[in-house]
Amino acid sequence: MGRWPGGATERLERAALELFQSRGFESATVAEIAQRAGLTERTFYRHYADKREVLFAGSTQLEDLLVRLVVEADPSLSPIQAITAALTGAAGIFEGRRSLVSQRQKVIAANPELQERELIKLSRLAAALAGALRQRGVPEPGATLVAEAGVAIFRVAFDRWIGGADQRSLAVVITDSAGHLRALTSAH
Amino acid sequence: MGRWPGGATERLERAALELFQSRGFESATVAEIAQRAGLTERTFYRHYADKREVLFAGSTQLEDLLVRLVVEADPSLSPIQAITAALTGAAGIFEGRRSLVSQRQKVIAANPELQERELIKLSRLAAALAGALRQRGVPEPGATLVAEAGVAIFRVAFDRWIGGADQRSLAVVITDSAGHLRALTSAH
DNA sequence: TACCTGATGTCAGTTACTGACGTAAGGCTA
DNA sequence: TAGCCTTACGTCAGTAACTGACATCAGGTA
Repeated sequence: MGRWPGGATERLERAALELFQSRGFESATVAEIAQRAGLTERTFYRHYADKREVLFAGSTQLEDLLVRLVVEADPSLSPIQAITAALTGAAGIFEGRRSLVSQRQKVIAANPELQERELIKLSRLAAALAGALRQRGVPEPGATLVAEAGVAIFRVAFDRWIGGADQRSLAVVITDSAGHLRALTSAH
Repeated sequence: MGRWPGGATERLERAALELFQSRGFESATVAEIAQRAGLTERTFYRHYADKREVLFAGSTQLEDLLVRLVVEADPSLSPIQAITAALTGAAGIFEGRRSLVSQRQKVIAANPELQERELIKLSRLAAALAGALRQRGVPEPGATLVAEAGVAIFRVAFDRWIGGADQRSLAVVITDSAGHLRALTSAH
């Protein structure tokens, strides 16, 4: 082990979540988060662009995985099938840590600034998925519309899975939500 | 005329837009905006909750109008028809000042913080429209889905109208976008 | 005339965020 | 092994967003 014990980002993210839960996002200061992680405020900003970003570190990882799954999905799948397959395939990222994810969502739900950040992350995710669909040969505006629908499916499923009323796995809830949307949009 | 010349908010909004255009949102300070409007920084914050909000003052007005139009729409109209009618009915708010609205959108497009604010405004607009639809007797999750679709229709139409390639009135472009979405979702 | 209200100014303070510079461990190369 | 470079961090000073407390003053009201 070197001079600096590793896992700085893990410590920062854990400290931030704990403080945001106990004192609220606004009243917890970046200096306190850093101190709890055994670091300084300046170092916090070397790991995260701003105070909110510490809660969204995993979003790029999720986006990269989803894009890869869409691009590599079976070419015979329709656009919405490819998106749904990617969503269920990526569900494993959350599957094992539902408690942690739920705590994070509660913190976000309690603060408008964090909701803004989450919305723009989802917006960029939709744009990336649309790009992946175009890579499969799906033309606009269909690519964007299906990508937006995919994000909507994910949001609905994620909320139900977090809510706890639905005891099934996230992947199953996603499949279920996709079926609901299909039923609603294919009405004559 | 009293001690304080009226129209403080108009002056602040004009000054903010001018400064954001010429120097960018980030490098323009609130103190400068206030000074250009003949006021102080503290007074700026008595009119707007934060620096971004000065560009979104009209959003509550639009939301209130749209909700009213949805609630008061002909009871025989389907949910999507009621939403579309409300959107075309509210288009007049923008119709007369396309240049100003276009400038505002360019400023927003150039800054991620402003995009975040716009996304949460649209998200709240969708929630308000869903509430208006429920008031018409539309059950969930249909109310939310149609409201989200309505916002999507508006966004697409607004962008095209702002873009200038489409010379028709905003109301007509909205009707056109609604038709496109209907065609895409009713495919068998 | 005295009081009250509403919009503003003044001022001090906290906190998010940034740039510049210093420091120490570990690895690499001559 | 000595020198060097990179990497991760600390220190410090500074800007600007935002807030609370208090003062001011015109106009309306009792």
